[in-house]
Amino acid sequence: MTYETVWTIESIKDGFEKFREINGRYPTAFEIDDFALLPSSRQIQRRFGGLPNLRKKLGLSIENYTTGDIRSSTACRIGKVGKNCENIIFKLLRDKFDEKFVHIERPVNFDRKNRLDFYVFAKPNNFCVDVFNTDGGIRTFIGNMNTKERKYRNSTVNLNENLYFVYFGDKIDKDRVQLWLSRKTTRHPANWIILDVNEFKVEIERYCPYVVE
DNA sequence: TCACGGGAACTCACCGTTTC
DNA sequence: GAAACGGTGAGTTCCCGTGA
Repeated sequence: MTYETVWTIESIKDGFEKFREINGRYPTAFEIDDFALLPSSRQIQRRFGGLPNLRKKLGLSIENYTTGDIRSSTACRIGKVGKNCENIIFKLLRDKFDEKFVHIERPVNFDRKNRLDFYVFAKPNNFCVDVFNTDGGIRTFIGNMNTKERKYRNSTVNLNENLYFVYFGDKIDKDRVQLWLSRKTTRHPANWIILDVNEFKVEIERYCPYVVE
């Protein structure tokens, strides 16, 4: 698409139908951005008052993905996938450091609102782990990281231990992550480390478990 | 029962690019 | 320079699962 293209309700509807022919459903905001036959979701927000409004104008069967049965099934899936990711990391930590030295859902600074997925007692230093899934790609990754950043920055006292953000999913381009980090207006503390699950497996080899006498 | 975390979807704000 | 548009970080909304 070039800048002189004038997007009409008809041309956008054609794009939506083309997407449905290929994928069997209508696109979400991110998918709209990635589909050549549609304008950006940002453009839709400006010209049509948001995606739900546009879907209404187009007469689509689904106007909003954030409510109703669609949202319910999505939330259900999120819960299961997230739990599965946590279980994988827990088994990894338990096998290396012993269950007694792996705290699950540990409150940050006694603040029950904010909890670490795992806090591990190890030598030479204890460390923290936050696990998340990124099946939605780099945008999901960035969105989740921003949410977690607010959570940990809002904690009353800074964590001194290394805090590992461990992500699942194979759609994340490492260079894209570095680009995002370099462009961020608010830099992460030096002890925040972002790794995929395989890198994390290597990383924990730097630590030694405590031994119960 | 209620509060909260988690992640997807979405909107907003800001800035840069392209075209005329 | 104005208008149209894209990219992206930040913030909000939504709903389920979980634990106090």
